[in-house]
Formats: sequence, structure tokens, C-alpha cells
Amino acid sequence: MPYDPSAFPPFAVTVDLVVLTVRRHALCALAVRRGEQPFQGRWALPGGFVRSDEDLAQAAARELAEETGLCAHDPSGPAQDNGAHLEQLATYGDPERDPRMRVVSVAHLALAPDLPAPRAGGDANSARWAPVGELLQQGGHGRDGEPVAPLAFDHARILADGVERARSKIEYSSLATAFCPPEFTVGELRRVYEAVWGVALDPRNFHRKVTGTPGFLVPTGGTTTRQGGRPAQLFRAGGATLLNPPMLRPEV
Amino acid sequence: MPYDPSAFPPFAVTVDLVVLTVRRHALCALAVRRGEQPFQGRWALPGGFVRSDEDLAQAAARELAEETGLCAHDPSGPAQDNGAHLEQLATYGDPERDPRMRVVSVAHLALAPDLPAPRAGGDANSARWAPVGELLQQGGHGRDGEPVAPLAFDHARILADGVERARSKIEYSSLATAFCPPEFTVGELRRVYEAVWGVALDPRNFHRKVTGTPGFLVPTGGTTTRQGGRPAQLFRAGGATLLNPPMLRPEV
DNA sequence: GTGCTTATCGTCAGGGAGACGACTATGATC
DNA sequence: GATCATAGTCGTCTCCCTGACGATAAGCAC
Repeated sequence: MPYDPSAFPPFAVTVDLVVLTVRRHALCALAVRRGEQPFQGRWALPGGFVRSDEDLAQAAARELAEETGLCAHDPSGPAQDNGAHLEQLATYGDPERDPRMRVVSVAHLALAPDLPAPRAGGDANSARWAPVGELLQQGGHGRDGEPVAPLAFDHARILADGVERARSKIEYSSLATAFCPPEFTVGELRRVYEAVWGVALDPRNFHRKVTGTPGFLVPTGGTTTRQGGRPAQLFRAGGATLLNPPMLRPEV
Repeated sequence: MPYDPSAFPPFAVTVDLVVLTVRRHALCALAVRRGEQPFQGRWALPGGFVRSDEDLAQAAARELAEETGLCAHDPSGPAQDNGAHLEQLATYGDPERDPRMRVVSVAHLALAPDLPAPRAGGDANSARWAPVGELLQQGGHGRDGEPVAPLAFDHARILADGVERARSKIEYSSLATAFCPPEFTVGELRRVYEAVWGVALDPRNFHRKVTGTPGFLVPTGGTTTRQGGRPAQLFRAGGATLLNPPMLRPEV
């Protein structure tokens, strides 16, 4: 049977990005201000159309580079290109999610170390790192007292799914190190877990756990005193990707 | 800015289904024989185009019903419509994955109890349950000695991803019960874990673990002797969806 | 120096899991 | 009917991980 273009309805396919980082002890996501209709002036997740000759992962990596300058780190590739972790999150295709046309969005999740102020790109008037709690609360007020409008489209749902994925994935994988610079201390890694999970962890048990898990951390030999107090050993991420047994997230 | 149809390339969007069940102590997947080009006569995963007015989950549920007669069980809905578990798996959009045109496929994972022989539907000449090992081996031979052609398109990759999702998800959730009939014994549930993981589990420790996890199983009061030997208590799935602590998959 | 902060090591009790013995209750076979 | 094979169920013991928390180390501010 020959190819019949009328046999299927056409869709637009986009990638949207949930880019997470930890700044000032808070889990933050990258948001861009929309420059055009619909939802003009509202905050949204960065994203854009998939081009006709590129793969979904390529499109996500391209959008990430355009918005942040980050080089995506392919999980299946070599381990030590110092870029962000990037993985597919989920796909959203409600017929009503974009009032203009039928759009299917393949959301991706990126985890990055703390970055300088983001540079706006594409059709966005501006871009910023915002605490996820601020972006997700409905009709509340931000830290500076300004009222917060909900994210455009179904991006609140996408962001919530991305945050939940990150929260669960740092339990059983070494992905928390993707939030850290190339060299980091046990305390900095612990503050990542505390920010992502929103809980306080016992520094002594945490230290025992992460240093005792083979392949999680490798000492570089250096020390630092970035945080004040006694100098701490510096580590790099080890080769292990899956943690067995996992880190345990405290109850509620 | 008005809607500009030339601003994005058109895509076809499909849903493909990884439907898993446990038959004769083996993890099996539903495969359909392709009736048209490309890959005519080869085995493939069931699937089809998303219609212009339906959501991705609706499309997957529709395809599942067409292929198996199963009523999809929405995880966010009520717990006891006796259908299969259905969840989104991942999306595959390599530009070369379909030689005819640019197709993005949103794969879904369905877990079902053992079913009678599948009924072929849509454009498939026939359909069957095949052990996943048989479908995934490259250029080997099936149980009956016939040579096995690889699955069409990138469906081997999709199936492998679905199997891995199922293997990891029964660790920390009660999803293994989705492979069981409404009432089942501890031994039947154990054989599900053994088939999906491909390992042997200690019946005594397994019994202690599943009966001791609150909300996992609720006794119905009945007993059965389906498997020979001493009659076993019958259980239904309890309300718990997340198992804490999780089931532990033995090393390698 | 004192005081404060953070890092790191040690100890102890409780719980879960693996290994495995023992007993129970059915059907099959002699 | 006695015996055997098969499954199911209950217990025990040990090891290891975890959480709770004391103690010490090594910087900085005053």
C-alpha cells in the first residue's frame, strides 16, 4: 500500500525543558517570559519546535544550549564532558493544551550546577531562575511580594512532573552530583539533597552513607573551606550511576 | 503574531503499545504481524495513529482495547475497574525511524493478567503472545526452532525499554498485582516476580515480605489449590501503590 | 584566647533481609 | 491406606544498614 498523506492528522511537535538547579539552598527552575500570544507576558518553560531533520534528544540539547549555554551530557555517552544531565521526561498531548493548533510536547528534564544569570534567547523577553515552589503555587505571591501568575499552557504540570522525577531519581542514582560543580564537598552534596527534597539531613549519617557507597564519590585530594568552618575534602563524581542500596528520603 | 502554519514542520504522531503478561512462567509481550509495507510480514508492537481529537492516553487505551479487548485502568482513576494497568513509557522520534515519513511515536506500557489468545485487529494479519527473550534476541531461533526476524522499526528498543520499566517498577510499587487475576495467591504473585526478573525467590522470605507490607495484599478469606499442594490463601490487591521498603531484586 | 561554624569519626540500638529448619495440607502413586 | 511429592506457612538466627546522637577536629570572627 503506498504512502497516503491523508491517512493521518498532522501535529506540531515541540520540546519543552524543565531545567533545574540549586541556588541559595533552594531548588530552582529556568523560566522564560513569553513574548507573543498566547499567554503573552506570562512565564513558561523554555522550548521550541523540533526541526524536521533532528532527533528529539538533539532538539532538547539545542534548546538547552540556546537558553543556557550548557552542553548537554548524553547519559549514554562518555561520562566527563562537563555539561548538564539531560533526559526525556514525558510527552504531553492534550488536544486543548495549545489554543492555536494541535501540539504534542516532548518534555525533557535537565539538571545543572548553579549558573550565572541566564541569558534570554529565542522569542523570550527575559529569563530567570525561580524557586519551584514560587512557580508552582497558584495565585500566590513571590518572594518579592509580587503576585505570581500560573505558568503558561500546561507547564505547571510539566514542571511538577519534572521536580518529582528529580526527587525520586536522586534516591537511587548518583544524579545529585549533576547539581554540583566538578569538584564539591560532602556538605555541598548534602545541601543539594536537602534543597531537592526539602528536608534536613543528619550530616554525620549522610557523610557515612555517601563516602561508604562504592563508586559514588572519589576524593581529589584537595580541600576547601568555601562554606566556613573546618576545611572539607573535595570529591568528584565516581563512575557509579545506580546507588545500591539507595539514599533514603525521610518520611514526609 | 497570528498563527503561521509554515513555522513548524508537520509530524505524524502514533502510539505504540508494550503489552506485557506472564504466561507459563515467562514474561510475554503482545506482537502483531504487519500486513503492509514497510516491514510487511514482520512482527511489530501494536499501535496506530493518534486521532486529531483524542489525548495520548485515550489513543493508547483505544488501541489496547482494539487489540486485546482490555479496558485500560487509569492510574489516577478509581482503583478497582478490572482492567490492565496503562502508563506512558517514552517517546521515540528519530527522523529515520519510519522510512515513509516523519513519525513520532509515544510508547505506552500495559500490564495485564494472563489472557486468552489475542484477537488480531486493525491492519495486522495475526497477533500472538511471545516471550520477550524470543522477541529481543537478534537473528536467533524461537522455541519452535523457526528463525526469528527482529521486530519492525525500532520496536526492539521500545520493547526493551518497556521490559526494563516493568522490572524496576515492580520493585517499589504494587504493580506486580496487575499481572494477576483479581484474586490470587502469594505463590502466584511470587511467580510473577520470578518471571519478570528471571530469578528464583525464596518462598518463605517472599511470603513474609508481601504479607508484612501494609496495604499490599488483603486476604479475601477464600483458599485455592490451583497449583497443587497445600491450599493457599487468596488475596486481592490492597490500596497501597508504593511499597516502602521496596521489594529487593537479587543481584544479577 | 572564646565562641561559632562546619567536617569527620565512633558508638549503640532497632529493623529488615537472607539463609534455612520445621511443620501443614493437599493430590498422586503404590 | 501408606507413602511421596508438591506447595504453603511459621519461626529462628545472623548480618548489615539505618537513625540517633556524642565527641573531636579545624577553620574564622572577635
